Amino acid sequence: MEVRNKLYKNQGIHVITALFTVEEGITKVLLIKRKNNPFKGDWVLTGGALYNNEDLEEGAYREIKEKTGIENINIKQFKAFGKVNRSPVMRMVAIGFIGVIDWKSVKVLRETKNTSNADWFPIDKIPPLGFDHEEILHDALIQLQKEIVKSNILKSLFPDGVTLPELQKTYEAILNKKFDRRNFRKKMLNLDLIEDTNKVDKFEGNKPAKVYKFKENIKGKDIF
Amino acid sequence: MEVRNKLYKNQGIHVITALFTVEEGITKVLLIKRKNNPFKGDWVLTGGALYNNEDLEEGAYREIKEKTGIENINIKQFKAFGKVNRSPVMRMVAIGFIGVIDWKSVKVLRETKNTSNADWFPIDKIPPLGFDHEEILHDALIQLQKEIVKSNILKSLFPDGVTLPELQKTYEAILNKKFDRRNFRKKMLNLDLIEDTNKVDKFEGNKPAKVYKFKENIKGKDIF
DNA sequence: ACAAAAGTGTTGACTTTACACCCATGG
DNA sequence: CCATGGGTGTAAAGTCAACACTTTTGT
Repeated sequence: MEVRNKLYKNQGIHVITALFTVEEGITKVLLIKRKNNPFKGDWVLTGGALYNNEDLEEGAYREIKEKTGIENINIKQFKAFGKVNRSPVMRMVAIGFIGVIDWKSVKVLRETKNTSNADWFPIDKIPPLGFDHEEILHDALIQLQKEIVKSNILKSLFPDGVTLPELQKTYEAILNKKFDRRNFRKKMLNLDLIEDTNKVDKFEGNKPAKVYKFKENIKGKDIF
Repeated sequence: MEVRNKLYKNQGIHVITALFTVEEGITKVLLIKRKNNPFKGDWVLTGGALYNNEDLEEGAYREIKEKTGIENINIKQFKAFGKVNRSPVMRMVAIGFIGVIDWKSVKVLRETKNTSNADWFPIDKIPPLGFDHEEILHDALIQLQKEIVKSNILKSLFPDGVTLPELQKTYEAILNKKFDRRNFRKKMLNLDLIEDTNKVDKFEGNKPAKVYKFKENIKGKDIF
């Protein structure tokens, strides 16, 4: 259908993903530099316009792949952003996603026709962002903090499994808190997010540590 | 801007609210009957097209007021729905909200130019719905169940405060579970959602019960 | 005085927190 | 053999689930 009514003609949808990683105990987010107007030269989160022939998640995946070359990650929709003037060009509503990825597995951050650069930024050193992406990133980080205690969203950070000391350092980075080693272990195993493998690996010390992996299906715990 | 590219021209945004109430221990949702195509004659959730001059929440409020006459409620955005063919007319993405309202305070369910009827339906007796509103309602109910244990979303159900037996019956209706009276009381007061008033009121028995009210600002409890 | 619902407290099971010592390995 | 981080147990405090009797009021 061709829209005539000025009240709601010329609307569009953005799919925007805050892609996080944790590197050496530092939480980082992937930003790309815009090559075109609006916000030419500004850093923004990964994303762009949704196509008519794709579902929301598909669009987000496509944008991630187009702008960064990254494939095969899990993302989770968390909120829509729709302030009237969030885009200077036309009325756009953004559907926000979060995703987590192992920075070691990202080989290529592509130069594409829409982006001139892409890089990981520590979340406490974020440059000014275009559109309303500072707001989206802020909410995305809060959502990430909620997700990691009730889902396997961190699974993709550790494709080969993870040791508990390594996992603890990751949680401490994302939640910005320190934990007791013994209690963290008990809590993690109790949350039912991870399970033992028979492997061991070395993290920071010389003593090999047991390797765990995130479960496929998580059943959250209820308050009532 | 006028959109030319066929990949993303003619898109639009719906704002859809699942408006709940609890009446006599039965959880109900407000449905309206469509007067026009598409889905003429079908029941749907409250909502419609977002205008260019309003934020998402404003649009949801306007639709609620236009279609039902209801004003002054709290709503909360919970999820976006964007399957390619969710609207047969053109590409529409729906932003879903939930809201709760005291059925006693709804005097008029209006006949408007777009709706021929509106009524509360028990959630286990929902007729076939137009668009993807069955999916939206399903997710909305799950969200409502999560919200009531961590926010004051039920506040608007009880504008004059609520007794604990009444509140318990409400929780049991929404969560579809029974609770022990003493433990429910302890849990509720511990969740820090409600506070004592000095009033008493009668609910089902002859003995007056203490009246509580929902707090304005809720600080949720953390798992870590 | 009786019926009907409101209010209240305790115990045992479990969970959470705080805390300190030994272990395995590489150099 | 020593330095580094990995692994483990316990006791005290707090939380949660199960359970029964007394109180208030209307009729």
